[in-house]
Amino acid sequence: MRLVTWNCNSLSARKELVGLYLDEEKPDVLCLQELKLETDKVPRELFESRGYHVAVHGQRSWNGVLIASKFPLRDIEVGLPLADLGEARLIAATLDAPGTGSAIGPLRVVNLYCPQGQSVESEKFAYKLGFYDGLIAWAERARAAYASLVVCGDLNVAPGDDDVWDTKQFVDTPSFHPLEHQRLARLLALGFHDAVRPHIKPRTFTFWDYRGGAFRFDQGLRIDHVLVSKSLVPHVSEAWVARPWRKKKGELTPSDHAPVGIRLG
DNA sequence: ATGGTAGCACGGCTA
Repeated sequence: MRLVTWNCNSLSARKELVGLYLDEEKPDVLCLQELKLETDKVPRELFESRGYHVAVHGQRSWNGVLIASKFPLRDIEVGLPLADLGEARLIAATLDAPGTGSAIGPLRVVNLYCPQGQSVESEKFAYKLGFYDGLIAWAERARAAYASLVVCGDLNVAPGDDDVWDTKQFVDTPSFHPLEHQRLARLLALGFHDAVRPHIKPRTFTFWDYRGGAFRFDQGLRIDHVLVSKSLVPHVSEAWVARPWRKKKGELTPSDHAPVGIRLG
């Protein structure tokens, strides 16, 4: 089965593009971030008409996360208590994916939109660090409760030098800051592994700013991730960044992020 | 030249 994470940058602006993506790529599970829509404004039929189950944690104007799955979703959990300040940045659900082998069993999928952090001096950066602290505590409990876990989404952190187009541009800057790297390391130390990096070339990016022709010059960051619990690592047979979806499709304008996917089993 | 662009929502914030 194939699982994809994609920061779509507004589901209302990207509705047709997401529909086209579902029709052409047919992922089994699609985790979206930055819906910028209240839960009851999310066009569920976009997914349900194509045979997906949907779990939504929406928010007006900003944030908002969603899981669409060909397999039924249960035990849906939304929000990161205390750490998300009420913003819609986390949704989790369990699914039974047939064809992934009995070794996997029920799969707990966690879809995240981590704060961006604005600038190191800003209170948004402190919020980002606090969000990560809360996430680490939360993930530790999830790790104990579920054997097979996928943590994916826009984590807003580029892990290493090969994950930013120019490290000199990101000195003392959110998305590539030592305090964020510390927290990512603590998250991984709970027993999560970057499922994508072993399958892609260094300097494969997932986000390019709309400004300054960043995509044309490949001035990007790898901040969209799929992490898996240790027992799942041998089942990750493939991973990719769907770079063509960062380009305009006819009249349809792209998100500033590309979809990132893994194949399990 | 602290720029540039996109989305939300209609001035300014967020990314």
